[in-house]
Amino acid sequence: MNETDFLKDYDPSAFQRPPVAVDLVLLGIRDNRPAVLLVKRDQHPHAGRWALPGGFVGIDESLDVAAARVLREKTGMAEAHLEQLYTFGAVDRDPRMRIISVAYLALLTERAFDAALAAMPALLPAAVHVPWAGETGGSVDVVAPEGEKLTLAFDHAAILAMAMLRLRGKLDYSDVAFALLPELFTLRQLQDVHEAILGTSLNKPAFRRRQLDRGWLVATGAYESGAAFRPAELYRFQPSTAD
Amino acid sequence: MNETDFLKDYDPSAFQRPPVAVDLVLLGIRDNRPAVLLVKRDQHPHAGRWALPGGFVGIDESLDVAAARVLREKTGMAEAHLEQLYTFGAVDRDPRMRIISVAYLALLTERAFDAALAAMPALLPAAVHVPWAGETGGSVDVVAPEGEKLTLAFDHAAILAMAMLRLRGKLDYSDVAFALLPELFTLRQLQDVHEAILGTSLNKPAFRRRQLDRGWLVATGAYESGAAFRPAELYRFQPSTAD
DNA sequence: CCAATAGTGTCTGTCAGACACTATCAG
DNA sequence: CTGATAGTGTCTGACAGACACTATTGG
Repeated sequence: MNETDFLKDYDPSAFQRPPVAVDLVLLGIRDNRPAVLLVKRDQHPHAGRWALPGGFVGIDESLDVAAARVLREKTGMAEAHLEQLYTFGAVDRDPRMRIISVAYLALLTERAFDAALAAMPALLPAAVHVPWAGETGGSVDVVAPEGEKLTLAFDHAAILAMAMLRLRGKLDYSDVAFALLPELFTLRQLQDVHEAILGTSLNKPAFRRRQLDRGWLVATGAYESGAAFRPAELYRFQPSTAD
Repeated sequence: MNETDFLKDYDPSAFQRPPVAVDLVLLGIRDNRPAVLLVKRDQHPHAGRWALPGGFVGIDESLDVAAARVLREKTGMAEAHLEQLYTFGAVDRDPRMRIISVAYLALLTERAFDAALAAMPALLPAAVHVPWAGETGGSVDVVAPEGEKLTLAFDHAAILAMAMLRLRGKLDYSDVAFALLPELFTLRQLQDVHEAILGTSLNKPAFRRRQLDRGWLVATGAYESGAAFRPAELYRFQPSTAD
């Protein structure tokens, strides 16, 4: 038995322990573009820069619970689609000390996004531009409402880039898109969300066929109102029972 | 500024810090079946049970470096395909104390798998049976060489299940399969790896077409030897330059 | 020659993209 | 009626599955 085994079994407290935090990518769709909610750092390091909201994980708190708590504290929101993204553990990612961060992706409907902004006015809704096509991966641009391109604090740009990559990858085989839509939505809205995330335009008949064949959509018989043209039917998302 | 913000910015040491470990899913293909290397626990809790090899993350060690170190310590191996899988952070996942574990997937060629077994005879090569089809997800069965079905320690069964799910999901859009094959291999061997991971049999002409069209394979002009029938051509994996 | 596997040609069904068409609203 | 968008019918090309066929080895 080597030293590591010994310590693992007998005395893990002999190790110096880095603190563990969760950081949240609060993502929504605004004006048919992905948008993220940021907090301004008022302390060093990176004072004045924008960052992902985060918080430390309590000793009696699971990672998922910590992420839900941070969501609550930073947005005033009770619930949202939350999923673990990746754990960032470079030694120097925070210049103050070694901090391990478990990144979570939080998906907000447009309504929830706006409610968070209203509840926490210090949050900045920044647009996310994804320059790469498909699932190539790469860095993304974060643009403030005034049009200013932002440099995020720490490695948060990499976290955000991974969030966008994950979202694109999961879009057509999972139900993540529905987490970004209200309960009732039109097929056009669903297509708009897909197009915003993918950064491409999609073929309308093909998109409708695929979505309807999937069996996740329930036609409500109700129609949108207020449009100056033919109103679209409203659908509801129903997770398939077989899946 | 709320308390969490305050602590994050000024005094993270005020938090009790759970230790962070890495656990490795050492995966290879044996007899056209996925197999995993396990270590036997000789201490409580779960004494006598088989577990994934792991170790604590040092304060000056990134997660990736810690995973590579554990790979080295537990298998004697210098290199393997290593990728972060998921971070498991339930409060009671270890009954002794709260430990957060960052799981890594390590892919070994058959040769590397056998070399690890030779270097570390305490390792157990267990077969992994994946009862679910497609990418449904679910639990997997771990079977010792003698045929005994094993119950893994801690939440390691869930970690292994996630590893198999991830591997299936990445199989046809990434190059993970090549991490399980030697440098030179036949198309039949590549298909065998795919079939072992997917748990299904694949159509030969279609598989060959797709793989060759991908542009990742380079025909060497050399052929396997020793077979009592027509020898197959040997190919080499070449990551695409455009990707 | 035979047995066994490597490797290929070709048909067919499925499905996504493209395009044009019809349907339905406000005004 | 027009303008705008919802929603559909249909063609076509790409491609995966299936099957049968040829090729090449050892014996």
